[in-house]
Amino acid sequence: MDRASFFEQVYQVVRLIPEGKVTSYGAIAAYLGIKGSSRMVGYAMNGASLILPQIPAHRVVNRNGLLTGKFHFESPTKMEELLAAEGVIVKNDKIQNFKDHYWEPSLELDLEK
DNA sequence: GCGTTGACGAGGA
DNA sequence: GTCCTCGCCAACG
Repeated sequence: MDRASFFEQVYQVVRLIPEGKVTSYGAIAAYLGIKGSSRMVGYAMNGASLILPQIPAHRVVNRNGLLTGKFHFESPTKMEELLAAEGVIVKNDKIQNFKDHYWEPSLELDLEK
């Protein structure tokens, strides 16, 4: 709990996102109880590529379903490719049918931290 | 210890 | 519908 830094908590939640599903930074923030600080979630993902096990950060987008963090990946197109490979349609850097692929942590997971 | 930063979100114009 | 402003708070220099 307390030993796990804020970043680590974010990483764990992101890893729980099932394939073909996406969620928003705000949803993760809300799950961690920092709803107002959704920016912290994105900020935490800043070094996600450096963390192991590798984090499916491509399944995390902003509330618009826009691939805001694509430029933080190995390459700007990697995020889109990963999503497409999981059945998530991405067009113009934006997830189509976002609501259909949306996945909320607090909705699927039980708060038994 | 202080100021800036930031892969966001919500509200107002 | 779009564009702008404010707030949120941990991490970094």
